[in-house]
Amino acid sequence: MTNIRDIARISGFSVSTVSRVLNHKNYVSTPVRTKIQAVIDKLDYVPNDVARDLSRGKTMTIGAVMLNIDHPYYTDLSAGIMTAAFAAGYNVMQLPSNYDNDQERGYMEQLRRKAYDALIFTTHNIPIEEMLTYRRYGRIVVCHDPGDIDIDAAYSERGPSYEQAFTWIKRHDYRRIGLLLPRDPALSATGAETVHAYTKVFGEKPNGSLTRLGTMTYADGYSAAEYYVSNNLNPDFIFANGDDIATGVAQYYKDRGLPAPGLMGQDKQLSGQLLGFPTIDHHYRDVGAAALRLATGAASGQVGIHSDFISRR
Amino acid sequence: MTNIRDIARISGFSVSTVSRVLNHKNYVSTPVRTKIQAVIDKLDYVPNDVARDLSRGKTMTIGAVMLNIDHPYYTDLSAGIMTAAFAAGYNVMQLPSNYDNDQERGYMEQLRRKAYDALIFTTHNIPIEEMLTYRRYGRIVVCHDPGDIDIDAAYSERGPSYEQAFTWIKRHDYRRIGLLLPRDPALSATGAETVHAYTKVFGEKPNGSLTRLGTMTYADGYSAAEYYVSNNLNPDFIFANGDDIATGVAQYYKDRGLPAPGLMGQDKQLSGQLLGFPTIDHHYRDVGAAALRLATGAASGQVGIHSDFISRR
DNA sequence: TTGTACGCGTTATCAA
DNA sequence: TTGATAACGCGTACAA
Repeated sequence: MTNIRDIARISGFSVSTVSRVLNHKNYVSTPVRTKIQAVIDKLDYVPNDVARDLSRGKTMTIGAVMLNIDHPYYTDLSAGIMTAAFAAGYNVMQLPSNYDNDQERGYMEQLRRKAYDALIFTTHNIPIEEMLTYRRYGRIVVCHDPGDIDIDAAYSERGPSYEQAFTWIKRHDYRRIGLLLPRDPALSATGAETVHAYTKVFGEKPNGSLTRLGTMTYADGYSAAEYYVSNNLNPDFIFANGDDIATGVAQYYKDRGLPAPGLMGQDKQLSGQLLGFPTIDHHYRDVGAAALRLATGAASGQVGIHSDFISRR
Repeated sequence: MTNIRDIARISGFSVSTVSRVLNHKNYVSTPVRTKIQAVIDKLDYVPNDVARDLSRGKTMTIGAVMLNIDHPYYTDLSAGIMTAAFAAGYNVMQLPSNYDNDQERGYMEQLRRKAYDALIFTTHNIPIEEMLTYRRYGRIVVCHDPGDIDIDAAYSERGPSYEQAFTWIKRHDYRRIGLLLPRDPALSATGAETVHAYTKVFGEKPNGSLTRLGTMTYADGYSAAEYYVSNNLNPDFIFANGDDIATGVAQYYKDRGLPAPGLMGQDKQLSGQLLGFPTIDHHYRDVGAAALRLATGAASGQVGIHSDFISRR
């Protein structure tokens, strides 16, 4: 493995001059540059990136903690992060979470060990307070609304589009609204925002018996519909936390030959387009891009990205 | 930034002993270990990963070159790579291709500069011959059948399931078969395998006028159907290179109020399940996992993963 | 404009 | 069982 010292020795100049040639900066006379470059070319030499990182004290790498599941939140967010990272000259290390808090803590330890310049948490497991103690080792960005806590954050601001959505539902005279939420509203901002917007629009809290938690997939939507039907709950509208999930609902009714209630999804997926029900585009790509800019230090603070209600009319 | 020398100095032992404590190996007496560990804990010291990588001459990082698009080939492949990497203690750097060969070459240069221990190409742009010249810098794995070329490869072996698929189509008495292919069969193995299986089963080459190239999305399927209809080509069956694409086909016929031809997709997507047509599962997760094992050196050679025809009956 | 020498932080070899 | 020191390669004050 030929190194910079070899080039210096063979070309007859010093390592610093060689370094200057490599990095195209400072003063190197043309003849010297030519000679050194000739040796570099001849020996087919390239500098070692790891040594460079060590010397510079910077890796130009951002770690992105995420679940490895095929869901628009992750795929779009990831795409946004990658695109922005490439544009900014950064590399992205995908760090799988597997729903394991200790694993995510391990990534903060890696940040501390200088493996990354910054960390983006697209998951929402580790308490922010715990993250704050690691901020001295590098930037940490979360992808949900951190409330009053002072940490860099990029997230989808769902409130306004949720209000539009529920207003649309109300205007169409639906009243028994089934809500499918990803997690308990007490624990999840998304769920809380949904409930808040519902309450604001309808003037009352959502019907508890019509609210289902933990729906993430098509199959979950299918089960939720089964639940509604077998318990004679008869919602006249179902607001799901995803088009695929809403599609699962529709399929159950179809399979049973029952008239389906009104449906609305989220995330602007193909399935929603096919079935033609309204949806909400949360612009996760933009969220990801914003998160990356926070991670590199190109921006700071809290960046809320507005989502759009799409009535599909 | 406290380093190993600080710990050595303050604890009163040498850096090598401290290193041994850190790495839990070789002989360190219990009292010495305890003392050194106390200093480590007190100063809240952790070793620097970059320095470690430099010293060891290894990064435990695999670069994965891929397109950043929401397609099961990439999402499943990526998931397989990530899962296997985590299990093997490797990190994965996502390297976006953007359809740009020079960019992909850049990643081979990074391999040469020791940024990664190995590279996985999930794309199929750079000629393998060119890759061979970089193999002296680290393992390079491709995700398609490399034919006679001796390079590590993990890929989906589509031939047998394609034959099953066409046999199924033939048995159902379809004869005017429209083929939707991702790329020109002359350039793409997938396309070539499709044509080969078709020819073997039907005893003749596919009808050129019924073959459409470059279909990648739902919208492409929609346009293909439009093409068939507006040119009065009347295929009685359409074999698409993806369930979403086949769904686009179906939607066009539906929108026009026309009877749809028979349909078959690939990749076992939700859309195909909804519409109930047959599909082929290429097991891209397994392909990704195999690719990673090749990249780490846990395996070598060419690994073909068999795909499964799913009739959905 | 060029060179010297040290710092970056760790691992590994070999001697003691 | 412990220690001294040489790698690992590169960047960069500072001197010349």
